[in-house]
Amino acid sequence: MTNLGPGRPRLEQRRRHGQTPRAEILDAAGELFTTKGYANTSTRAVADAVGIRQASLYHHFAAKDDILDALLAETVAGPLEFAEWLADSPAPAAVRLYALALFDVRQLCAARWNLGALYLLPELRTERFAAFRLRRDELRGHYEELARLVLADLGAALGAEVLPFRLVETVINIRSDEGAAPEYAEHTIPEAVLRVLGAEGGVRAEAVALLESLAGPRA
Amino acid sequence: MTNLGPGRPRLEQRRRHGQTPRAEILDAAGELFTTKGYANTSTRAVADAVGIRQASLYHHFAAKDDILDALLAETVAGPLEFAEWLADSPAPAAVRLYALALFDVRQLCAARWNLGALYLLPELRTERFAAFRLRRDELRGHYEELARLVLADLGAALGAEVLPFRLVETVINIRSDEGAAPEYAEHTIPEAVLRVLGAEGGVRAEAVALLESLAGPRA
DNA sequence: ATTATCTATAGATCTATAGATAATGC
DNA sequence: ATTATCTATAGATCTATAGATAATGC
Repeated sequence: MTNLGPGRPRLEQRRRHGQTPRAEILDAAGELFTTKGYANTSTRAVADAVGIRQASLYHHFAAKDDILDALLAETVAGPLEFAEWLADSPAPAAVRLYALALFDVRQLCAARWNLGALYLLPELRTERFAAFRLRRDELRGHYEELARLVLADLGAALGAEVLPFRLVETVINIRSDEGAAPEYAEHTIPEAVLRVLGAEGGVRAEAVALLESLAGPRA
Repeated sequence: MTNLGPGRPRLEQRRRHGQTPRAEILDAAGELFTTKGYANTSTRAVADAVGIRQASLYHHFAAKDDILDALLAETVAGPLEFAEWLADSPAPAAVRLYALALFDVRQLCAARWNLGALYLLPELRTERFAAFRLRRDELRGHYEELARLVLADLGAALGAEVLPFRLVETVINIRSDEGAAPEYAEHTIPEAVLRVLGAEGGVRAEAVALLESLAGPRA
């Protein structure tokens, strides 16, 4: 019943989230990399968690690196796409920045595994992950651009424009320390993002509307 | 000339920061754990970096764990001691919070290795590091206590009191991404700590004086 | 024929322990 | 005698490759 499609049948039942073997592997790796550590997680452990043999992983990923890269790519794709869409929006910068922060915080809170905890891995500084670093730098650039616009609107000096991106990242640490994404983050962090720039609050309703104006048509 | 004291002489010259073998090992481990990763750094690599044999490490540390624990303990000892001293200070909460943030940011920026990057290691969630987690939680508690006092002084609602500690941690991520501690952090972060609470700035001079009133007598 | 799995294994690690050795200090 | 180092090694890994096998699809 379960094992449709070509290929030799598995010895064990499917048990992970995900419709394809690739998705199952990413789910298992996401759990193990975040709870046991990347270097500490053997390819055998990932395979065991999926219910396949260690060597079978290599049919889907050429190396352990590639599993990590795929997981990381997933974490930036959404926010980056949204940030690019926002760049052309006519809404006020403060509204756009709030919307971006809210979108990002929601994803960081709702994601099955706290994959952001992998961003500090020293492995990511190697050439292998140059492409990922570039995409993440792009996202950071969008945050800083919007923050600079907000500061300009207020006639405020530069300096704090690096903080909104960092405040959003904070969700990763909070989630890591508290064991789960806290309820309050979705309000507290986006509000703080504007506050560190010295901007007024009261933008949330507009930002939510902006966010949904994209989410609606796309779905 | 170099090798004074008892014990069989080393085959190689001393080359690390630190007067004692223990300090040399911690310096080498700090570098390797932060640049290659904890699990990825073999005890052999640490020993090679010190200029001793792999087995000789075990004369100074009973296990690899213990090296990590010693490094982590160093990172909280200073800020925690300062926070405890601040708890009894008669200075306004905003001044004390600013001073604590400044002290912590300075240490995070000036430390030889970006050891804060190790805080997200999954290993730290094991029983082995329960004592470290407790001390770090204590430090976090001090931040939240001061932040709550600041909010109370302003008659503001609770919610943002978790952010000051997280904003300070942000230095770790910035340092990791930019390769070095940026000049601006020492001003930008403590200012932001008050700003996310909705407090006025203009407290820096007082906070610096408070910080130095402790540093002076102790030195 | 194509696909996804399986078994088996090479070669390269890695941590920690046992026990010898070469200094200083009493 | 004490200390800090050394040599040697047990036992347990781990990644990736080679090649066989058992499904589906044409």
